[in-house]
Amino acid sequence: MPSKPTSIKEIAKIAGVSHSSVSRALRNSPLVNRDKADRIRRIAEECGYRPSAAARSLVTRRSQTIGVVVTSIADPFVAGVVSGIEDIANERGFSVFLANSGVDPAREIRVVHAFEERRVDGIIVTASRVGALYVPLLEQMQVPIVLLNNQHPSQFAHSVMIANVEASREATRHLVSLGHRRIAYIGDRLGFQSDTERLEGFRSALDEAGIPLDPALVVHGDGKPEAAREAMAQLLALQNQPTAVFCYNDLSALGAFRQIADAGLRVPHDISLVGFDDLYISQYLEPPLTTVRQPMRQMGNLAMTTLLRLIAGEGLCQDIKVPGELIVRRSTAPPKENS
Amino acid sequence: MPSKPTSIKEIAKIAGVSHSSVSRALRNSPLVNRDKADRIRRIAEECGYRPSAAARSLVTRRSQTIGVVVTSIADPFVAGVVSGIEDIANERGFSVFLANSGVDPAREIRVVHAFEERRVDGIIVTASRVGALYVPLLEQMQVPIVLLNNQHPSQFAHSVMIANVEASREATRHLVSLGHRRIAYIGDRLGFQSDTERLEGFRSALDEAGIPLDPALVVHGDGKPEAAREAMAQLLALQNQPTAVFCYNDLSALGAFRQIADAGLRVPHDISLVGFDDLYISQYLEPPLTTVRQPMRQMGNLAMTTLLRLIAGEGLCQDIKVPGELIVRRSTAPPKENS
DNA sequence: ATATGTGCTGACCACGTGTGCAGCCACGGC
DNA sequence: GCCGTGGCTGCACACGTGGTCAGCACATAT
Repeated sequence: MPSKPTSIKEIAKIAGVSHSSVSRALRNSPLVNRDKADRIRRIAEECGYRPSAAARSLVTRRSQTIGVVVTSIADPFVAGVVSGIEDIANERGFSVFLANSGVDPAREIRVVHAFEERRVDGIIVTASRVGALYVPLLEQMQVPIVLLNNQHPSQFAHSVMIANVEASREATRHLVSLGHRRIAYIGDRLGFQSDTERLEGFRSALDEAGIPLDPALVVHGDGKPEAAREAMAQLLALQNQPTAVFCYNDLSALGAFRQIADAGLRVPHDISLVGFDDLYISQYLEPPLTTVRQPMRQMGNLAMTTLLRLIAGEGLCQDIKVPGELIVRRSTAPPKENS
Repeated sequence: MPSKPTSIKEIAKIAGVSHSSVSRALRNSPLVNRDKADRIRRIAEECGYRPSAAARSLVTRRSQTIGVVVTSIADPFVAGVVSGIEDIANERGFSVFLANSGVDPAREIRVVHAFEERRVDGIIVTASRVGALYVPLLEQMQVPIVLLNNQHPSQFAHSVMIANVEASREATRHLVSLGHRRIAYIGDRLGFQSDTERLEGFRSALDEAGIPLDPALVVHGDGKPEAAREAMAQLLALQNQPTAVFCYNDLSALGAFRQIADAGLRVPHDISLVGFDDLYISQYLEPPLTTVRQPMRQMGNLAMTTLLRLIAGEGLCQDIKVPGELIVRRSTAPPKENS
């Protein structure tokens, strides 16, 4: 049975002053006598007083609260980003509402409504897509929004993104420079922004090298291991197998890796593998995965500081692009002699 | 610039009624005329009205909000649990505050204070430990608390835990039944509840089999790959190396695996490896990891439903134990002949 | 002595919602 | 016609906090 928490009034009664004075004392207003203020603060301390955020936000019209929407917190990339968001939020006195939207449209709507009712001061969306339902809903609640690695946002929000094109071009160049010419791409779902961009970088690196793009070598998963595994099976079934595969993300690489091993082939001896994200675990795989590092935590930090600036009313540059970093490990090597 | 959201009063003005009637209509009270109520609801709908949770909770003394404390959301086990919590919360109209406590005591305090000010209806703690500072703080705020895989909680809270002893006993038995006799344990930090219990299960399985416990084969990491890697290095440096290793969790197994591979040895040919958790990725490792499955999502569900019952005022069984499930994959095999 | 500050205080209202209570109207029974 | 009753409605207050404003006591300047 939660007993009623102590309020500002009770402290006022104990101190023998009006509640206004207590309020002022606790907010360090100069409008109250120093000695009295000290005494009030001491009493509040002793009572274990904690101001009610609800009551405060009712009058200040600020909830000191932000909402974070993610497709799935179980995705390690997302978890890294959220961690970075939470760091800054906590430091700046904000609390964060976390909501998984999943792929259920009904749930997306519930989430947005919940955020509206909570009067969050801002929203960060980290999802592989922003559902069509979303956009108008988010637009209509007059709140700053920051998208992270998301659909092209300039329409209605600010954004933090990894430099997909440049990073995947560099990753592909790495494979080319090792001597590979039959290089495949295992993507996310067709049509997602970051997939399109990573494919573009892939394609441009091939162009540079004068390697024609074989459409059979571009296949699509869904950003998770299982679908990537099936996609890899398609590639292995080709008469003319690729000697290297660039994957949309590390989880996809993991699935591809599994399929390669099951087929009795070895990485990188038979097939080189490159991922994207540099998940925490990727350095511990055998062989350790060559990948593009996304500074997940820093990206989260960046999204949160950007949001805070927007909340503070500072209009600033729309889009922030973060460079990726190619991390070469042992899952890539020159192609076998005979291929 | 966030324009003032529409309130119940404005709707009252439009509908030409008092704000009380609007409130009643929206809450489907029978105390208001059906036709009028319909009209009011229609107007509210058109205005895109969303009630203010702050104002409501001020009078109802319920925030429809819970707080979740985790050491690190980037830990995949934690992420799975949080996902399960959020599912139920969302379904039942609760929003969840997520807070990383990390290992910083100052931050732990900030987190608890924030939850107090937000007047959360309940708290779930998923941390490998509950800091000493924590206990009195959490205790004093009169709110139901559920611990998940945590210190022995009977003192001041309810709990959901994996059956550590039984599960790790079974895992160890598996190794014994394969013929291993020199089996090592790589633990979490010494003194943590779940580590102690898993070690106990490990020890009892050896007892059963009449295998004396070699103290040199019990080493400690911190539940993360890097420390486990160092722990594994200690084991490999032994004159009489183990033929199998049971790890506190999958992340530790990952680190151990890395060290084994770097030493030029193979899993399971030279050393068998067992983990704990069954992280999403563990089935995709090469070889796929034998491990104890913790139903992370369901444990999150369970913690949340338990908390909801407590919030509803139902006093119920203190502790819930969830059985683990041994998942045998290819990281375990009989020991080499010559050992 | 009066006017003009200066430093502080408390009464009061507002924020948005929920609810007890009194009161209103219409209708039916006598 | 009177009274009771049922169905509905609005007033008023409460929740806890922040801010505005008038006012008070006292010091200083004139």
